[in-house]
Amino acid sequence: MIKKKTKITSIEVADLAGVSQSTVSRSFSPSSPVAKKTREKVKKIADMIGYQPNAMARSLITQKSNMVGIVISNVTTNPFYPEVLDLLSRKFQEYGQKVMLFSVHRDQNLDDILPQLLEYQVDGILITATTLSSEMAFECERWGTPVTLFNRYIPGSNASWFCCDNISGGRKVAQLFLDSGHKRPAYIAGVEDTSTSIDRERGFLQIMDNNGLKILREVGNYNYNDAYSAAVRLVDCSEPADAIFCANDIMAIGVLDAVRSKMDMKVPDDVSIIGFDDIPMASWPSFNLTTVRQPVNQMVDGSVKDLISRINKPEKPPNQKVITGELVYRGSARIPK
Amino acid sequence: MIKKKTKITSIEVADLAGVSQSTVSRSFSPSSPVAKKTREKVKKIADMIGYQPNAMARSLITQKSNMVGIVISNVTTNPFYPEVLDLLSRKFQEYGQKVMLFSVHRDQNLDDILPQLLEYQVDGILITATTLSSEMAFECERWGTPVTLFNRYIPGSNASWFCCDNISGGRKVAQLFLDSGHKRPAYIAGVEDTSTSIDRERGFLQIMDNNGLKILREVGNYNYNDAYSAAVRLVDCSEPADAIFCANDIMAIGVLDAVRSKMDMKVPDDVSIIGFDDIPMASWPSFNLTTVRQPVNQMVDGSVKDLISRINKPEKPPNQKVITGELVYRGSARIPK
DNA sequence: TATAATCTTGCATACCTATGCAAGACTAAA
DNA sequence: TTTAGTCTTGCATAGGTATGCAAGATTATA
Repeated sequence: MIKKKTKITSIEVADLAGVSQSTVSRSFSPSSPVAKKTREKVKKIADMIGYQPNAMARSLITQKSNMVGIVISNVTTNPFYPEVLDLLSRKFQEYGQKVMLFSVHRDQNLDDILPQLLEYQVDGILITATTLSSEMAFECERWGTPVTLFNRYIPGSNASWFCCDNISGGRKVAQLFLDSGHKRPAYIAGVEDTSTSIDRERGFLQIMDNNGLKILREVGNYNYNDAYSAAVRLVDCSEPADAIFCANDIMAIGVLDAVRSKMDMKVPDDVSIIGFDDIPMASWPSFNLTTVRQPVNQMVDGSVKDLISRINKPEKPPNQKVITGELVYRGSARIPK
Repeated sequence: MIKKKTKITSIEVADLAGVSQSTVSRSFSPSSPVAKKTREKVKKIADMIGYQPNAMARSLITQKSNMVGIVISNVTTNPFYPEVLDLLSRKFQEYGQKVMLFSVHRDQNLDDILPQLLEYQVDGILITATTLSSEMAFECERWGTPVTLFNRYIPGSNASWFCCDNISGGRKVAQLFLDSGHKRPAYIAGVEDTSTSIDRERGFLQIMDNNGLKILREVGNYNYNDAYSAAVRLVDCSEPADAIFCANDIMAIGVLDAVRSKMDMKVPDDVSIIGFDDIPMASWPSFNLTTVRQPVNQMVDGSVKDLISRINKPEKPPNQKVITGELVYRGSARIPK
């Protein structure tokens, strides 16, 4: 087998084509002026000996890496995020940006991740399902690297963010529960200190408060098992909940399972259950889950476009948008009248 | 706000610290000889003005990017792959390798992806859930970039691969069906031309053949919906299947839903269902799916270690391993006796 | 104190490409 | 044929770091 110990450079192509290295370089840049014949010849030779420009060297010159960093967590625990990741990475691809991925634990500190991204000169950073410290936000700003948050926000910083309107989502759920005559609403929180869980609860609580209803409360940490046990507690007691709002779909599914299989109750006759996200599973016949749909496409579109545009025009101010999600009516919650 | 138009370089640190650029460079390389005091001073100043080495420039010199490419598909359609991705990316992290991610469609050609990876000088490439053309395999070889396949193989090439033993998995399922007295076995294939689906079928068929049983056959394309319809066809007929082996768990779940909700049959009394993968959902109470567990950890461990070691010693021959997966007995298939 | 041995440091260069500038080649117009 | 104008091309340099080599600084030994 042919083993090159050293990579093929533009200089070798130049020598073989009888042109200068500059011309080779220009041949690979569509907008640079090169005679058509020359370009063809160069390309042909490059192809023949397997030459490709070295993106590292190019980045060094152009001061653009054409890489963005994506930091994500919960990829395995919430099916919502694989979808987000897939959409994001495809979208960045369309814009010619490569993706450097960091999959982190929810509670993992980003303080050792971001420096790695900055070291690699990523043009921008997109953070999903985690938040970053204000020191790190400052660090990115100092480097002039734009940061966009997906489904999180940091009030003080000048990062962009694109969130689902969690508060209004919570309100909608509460309203539906009220309209269909429920009397003992419950909320199962996700991870306590996440803005998503807090905001969904806030909206839910607001409406319930306005209507003089107290809510039961449990914590499900955004996972199936914790929600499963929480459901048992909510339902297996003297005054059981008749309507349970879960901060995400996976928990809602856990609750469904618990309520139906373990407690042998009927949904939605005995208890209504509503989730949040609208993951693909929510529409499966066995769950048929009523839920608040996150406007994923808009959020992905918005955040990618935002980051790209701020990469191109660093002086652009950050975007901070909240996008409304709609309630998807399925079979797990009673419908008014 | 402080806006640097130009990045901070080691030279600036050197000037401020009153040392040479070399010394700054060495201060950031733990193994290089620098006086302790000097190193501390340099680090302090670097910290103060926000200097970090430029990985691009470093890669140019060292001929190592410390980046690996991961190509993956099915991230959204099969919960098995988000887990794989998460584990892989974490493992590479441990070894100090950054991950450049490409999420592709199953039928998407890698011919335009791999050049991008090579352009960025990735030290190695890991491909999951897709296969690559032999031209591309050759291209990588020519570049001296090692390639490892996860759950795919290419007989002719000198890529490494780590697969679950799909054939033996199929055999085990067949044997269980036989042992528990099933007479009309069926197979629901994944995507027809994937080695995983082909091999699982082959093993299954072998045993059934040896025992003189014919199998019914449908195609589910590795997704919930197609499997759902396939199940209906298999069961809603004059001679319905009494045992269905699905090429992955998601399809098995679709079959479960179809059989139970739509056809109103009992599992496993009327029909046994077995999947493949053992995704987290398989153990949920509502599914309780008997399945063949893919030895994910071993496969991830093996493939990452393989790639790393071939990055470090390019002359190393490729590893090609098939790892046995065990049958996990749950409630969706009858048990012998 | 002198000498050898070990530490530290700086100099110079290499890694590979993109691009401003100016010169050369070519075309069109007169 | 001459001249002005447009295309193409090459030269030289920059981008930021790592590292071999040799010199200078420091320590240990006698």
